[in-house]
Amino acid sequence: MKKTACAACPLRKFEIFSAFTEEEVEFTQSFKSGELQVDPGTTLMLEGMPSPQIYTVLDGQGVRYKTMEDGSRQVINFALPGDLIGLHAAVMGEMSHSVESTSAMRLCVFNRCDLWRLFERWPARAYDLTWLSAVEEHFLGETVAVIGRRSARERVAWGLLRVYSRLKAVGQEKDNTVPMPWRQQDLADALGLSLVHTNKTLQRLRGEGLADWTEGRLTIRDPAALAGVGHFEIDAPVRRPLI
Amino acid sequence: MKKTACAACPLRKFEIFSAFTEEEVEFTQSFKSGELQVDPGTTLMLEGMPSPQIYTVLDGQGVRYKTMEDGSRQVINFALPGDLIGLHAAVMGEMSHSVESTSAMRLCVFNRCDLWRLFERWPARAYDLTWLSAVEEHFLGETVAVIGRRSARERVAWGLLRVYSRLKAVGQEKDNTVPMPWRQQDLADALGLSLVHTNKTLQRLRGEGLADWTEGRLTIRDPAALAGVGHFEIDAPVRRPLI
DNA sequence: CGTCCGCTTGAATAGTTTCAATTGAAGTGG
DNA sequence: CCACTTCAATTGAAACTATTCAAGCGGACG
Repeated sequence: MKKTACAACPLRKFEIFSAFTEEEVEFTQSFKSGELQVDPGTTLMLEGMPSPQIYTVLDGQGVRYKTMEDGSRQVINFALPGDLIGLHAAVMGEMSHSVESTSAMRLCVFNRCDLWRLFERWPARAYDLTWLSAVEEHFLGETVAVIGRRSARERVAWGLLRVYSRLKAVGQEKDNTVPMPWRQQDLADALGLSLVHTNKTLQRLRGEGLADWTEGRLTIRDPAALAGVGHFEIDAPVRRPLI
Repeated sequence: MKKTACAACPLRKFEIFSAFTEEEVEFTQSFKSGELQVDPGTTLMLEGMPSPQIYTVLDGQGVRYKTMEDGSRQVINFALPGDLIGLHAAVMGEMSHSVESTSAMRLCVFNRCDLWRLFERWPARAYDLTWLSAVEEHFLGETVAVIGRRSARERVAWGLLRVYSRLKAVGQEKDNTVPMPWRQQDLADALGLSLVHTNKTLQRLRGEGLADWTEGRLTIRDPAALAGVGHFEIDAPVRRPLI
């Protein structure tokens, strides 16, 4: 992402994400209310429900999804380290989707009530929050474009690539491999595809040596080659934990 | 949307969107830098570009879209009165999509640099901004679910209904009719459908008396009946102009 | 040992896209 | 004032992509 700053105003500072000052650290310590450890398969948030708490993901992975009347599911996106969970409920009063852990997760817990305190006392952190929300919006826009206009092959390539590059950005990559603890059904639900077709597409990509997702681990030897499937950019803006 | 408030903290105030105090009005006047009037077909923001300005839509309609390498287009959503344009560029440094007016539009203009001033001086307005961003995220999530999991008929019904209810919420509805100054291609691009199929689906809905979109005007006699096509809710949270 | 769950496979079906061509309205220039 | 162009909406038919249905396989677990 190119950086374009307004030289005269402090906005520039926040594009670079300055380190925390001592004073800030002290305050944010008081803001953080605890840590939470959950098992795989735990429902963290439920669509339509309020939530007294907000989490940031410190470790582990999950899915955000909406359930349709007919029982089918649409995965909105994946919850990875650095993500914020529950901002919707905090800001709008209720969650617009459910969130479930798919691996063991470690979460940083905030009280919703403290959110206002943050806005009042730490405009810089409030700004970070808005930034995070804007980045999320950016990704969702991309998702809409991919699901709306891409072929199955391109969608799968994009989905794998996005998971890979986001996890790589938070240091989870090793030997071109990242942990990807989901079922093929989860990916299918994320891409708006059927399970069967997703399976066949994954196999084709695997056969071509572009991406190998087996046993909960995704290996991409040549990300650029996989990106070539749909001329994708490999530029996942990193989401950084709020505190 | 159900309201759930945290009784002990001032957050509740912002769920209801309190009226502006005199002091606030005075400040926001200084924040607002002008008004802009544009013709139909004007490109307001370009994907990948920074923008020194942020707009809120006071009047008129536009589309936000992404262009793919092959020249096809995905409309991310529509820009209606109350919407914020350019927050992405302001917060992230560049736009993630383009924005174009499809009717004459009147816009309220802010300088990007002032954004920081707002966060620092008016936490309540900064909070509004985050709220707006969260609402946008909410809608995009819904869009993902619709495009990913719904049939063409349901998508079209949903698209029409959403435009209708959002415009109704801002007082643009009269005799069950709202202005909808787009081409069928725009709707097709928004729903991830081909033009031909969108056309045929629109005709079917028209024939069934569920929705009539002709000559830039959309008439829905019985919104509930149209919503029945896909068991949709008719609950568009209203976006309110920031200032 | 039997059951459950996720992955895999093949075949039939259906929904949607693509291609190709027509119409009508609106705008342009001679 | 009339060809000529352009653009959006419309229509029919063919081609294709992705879904659905149905069944089998292997590992994990009680």
